[in-house]
Amino acid sequence: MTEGDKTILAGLNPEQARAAGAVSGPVLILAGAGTGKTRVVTHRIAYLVSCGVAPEHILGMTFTNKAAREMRERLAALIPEAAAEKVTLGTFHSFCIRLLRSEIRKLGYLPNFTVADESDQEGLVRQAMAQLGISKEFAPASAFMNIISGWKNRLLTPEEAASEANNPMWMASARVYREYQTLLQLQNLIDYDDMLMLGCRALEDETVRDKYRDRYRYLLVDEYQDTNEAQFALLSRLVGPERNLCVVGDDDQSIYSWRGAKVENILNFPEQFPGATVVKLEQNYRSTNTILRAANAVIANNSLRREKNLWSQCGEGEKLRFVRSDSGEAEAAFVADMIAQRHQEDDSLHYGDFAILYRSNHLSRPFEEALRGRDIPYRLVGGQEFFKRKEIRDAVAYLRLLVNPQDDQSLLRVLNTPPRGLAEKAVGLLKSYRDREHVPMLRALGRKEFRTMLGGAAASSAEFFSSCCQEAQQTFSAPGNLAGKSRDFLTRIGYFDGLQRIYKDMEDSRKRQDNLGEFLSSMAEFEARRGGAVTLEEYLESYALLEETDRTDEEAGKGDAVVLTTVHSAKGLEYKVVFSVAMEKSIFPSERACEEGNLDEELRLFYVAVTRAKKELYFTAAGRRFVRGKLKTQTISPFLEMIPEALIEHGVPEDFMRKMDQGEMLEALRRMMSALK
DNA sequence: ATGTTTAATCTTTTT
DNA sequence: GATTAAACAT
Repeated sequence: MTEGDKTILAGLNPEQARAAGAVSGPVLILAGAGTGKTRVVTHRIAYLVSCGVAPEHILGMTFTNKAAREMRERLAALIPEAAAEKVTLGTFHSFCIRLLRSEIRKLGYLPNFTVADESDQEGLVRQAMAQLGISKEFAPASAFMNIISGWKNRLLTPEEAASEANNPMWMASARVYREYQTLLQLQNLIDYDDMLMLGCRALEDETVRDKYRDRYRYLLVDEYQDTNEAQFALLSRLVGPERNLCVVGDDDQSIYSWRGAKVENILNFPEQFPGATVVKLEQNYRSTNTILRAANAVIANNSLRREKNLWSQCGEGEKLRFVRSDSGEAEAAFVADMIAQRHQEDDSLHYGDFAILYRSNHLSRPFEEALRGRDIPYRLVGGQEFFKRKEIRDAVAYLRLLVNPQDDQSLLRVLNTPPRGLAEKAVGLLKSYRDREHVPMLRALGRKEFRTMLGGAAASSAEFFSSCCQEAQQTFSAPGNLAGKSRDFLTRIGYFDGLQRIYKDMEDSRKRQDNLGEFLSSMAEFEARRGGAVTLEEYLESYALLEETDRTDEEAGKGDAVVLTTVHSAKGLEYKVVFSVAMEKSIFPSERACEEGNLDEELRLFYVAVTRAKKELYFTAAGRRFVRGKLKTQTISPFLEMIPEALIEHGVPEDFMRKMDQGEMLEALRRMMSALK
């Protein structure tokens, strides 16, 4: 290795430079919120390259695609773009799925596997329960799904899980797990947890392992506090004897334990990798000291953490503010008015500098309405968005069926959408035929022997469906022009026009057709971005790996807009003005977390919310709120008491009402003017 | 086989 | 309150 280019490290503070410059061996970077983590990581990669490390030997794992994209962009500013392109940057899941495309054969799947989404998973668990005679009164499918997911994240096979199970629920779950897994395999489907678990298993093979170790000699993991056991195992297998593994994270921001994340991974790193270089980053480049003091005070309530003390050179800044309104609507109105006012009086504030953060998605509604009523543009992250719409998911199911004809789950979804005479009766016959003949449903539809069991109309309908899919498979066997081909296929099989029959309301069906059109153009966009011929398989892969934030970006688009998001999806982001809303007991912290005793994590989540703010931070709550349709009296979140009194002001700002009146008068004047025109 | 009404079951957080 | 499953009528 040659001497690196020290000028790359010149713009970093001493700790950052130490972290970025520690080129070989294990490195742990404990990066507090807003301490320039991404900056360190990108500089580190640039420095590695300057040391003579070939960019294709570097692998960076992030938790979101967005983070990966951002990292690549910032890297391209430091090293030649051609080199930046050669660095492998992606999520654990995308890395695994790519690994599995070439290595999954040995594990009993075909390389054209498709990804089971949550609804597929639920369907399969239901099916498994039915086969085992477990009624949903015993436990709902979701309960089994959670337990199974937990086991998979710990890399336990159904057999291992069964031997560990010592109560009725777990024993039942182990049986469901086993059945669920065979159903998946039968349909050549893998779920999200399988990506990691099977990826791990693929690396057990020494030849495979050596191949990847040779390729990826420098590993870098972002958000390490959110890795689970499977991800840890994956890394352990991937890292070679040189132990060139650099992990970055903040134990105080570990908020995904419900998804199997183990904070212990980051806490125990120095023991697991003896001799590791440990760097702590505490200088914050994001927030005012008032905000940081509040954040430090909040997180100090947790034990079992690495002590950190954030400070910044961003000045003292404004005090925080807490406003309690009578109702959820009044709370939303205050927030919207406040945004309008701050936006108006401060030219440096754009709508995109404001964020409204809440604990759970359903809390967004009143804020949406309040913003809409004031013509303030906003962007809703996550929730019930574009790609979750029925028509989009139907279209995806049609396409999945083409890539993986064994995907019965997708077939069942679209077989009778739109109605084509293949309803319950046909499905029943299809199921029994499949179980008897061990043939995927789509194949059954193509068989004359099967079709004779159907009525005349149904039989010809089935034949058309099957031949339509076969033709389309031919068409798609060559890559490229995915959007056009998909449009043709969906039109020919009757889905496009069928939308009019499914949604009888003209306006509704029109909208759905537009959505479908938008979906197709997002497909074309994807092709253009990838440049050149893309296969349907590749598109569906990226579709399955899309995450909430990506999905919303596509639809409503960019523009200057207030952001509405959960605290979870706000992690890693920053806004000049943050409203942390619905600060009420049993909402934040959530009732569930209280019952299960996960208050530490809930507090970390609150810490994440606080540390998103750069300049101004508001907390709001409602005295009464509709919860599950009924009006309930709400008490203030205990979290707010953790903020030192000296840092926070209570109530609506003194000049708020006066300014509001002025604002309203201006608004009335504007209305009169436009009425005159 | 399809469309309409009614009942029930929920709500964290997401790759 | 809103979405979805199941019962019911056409």
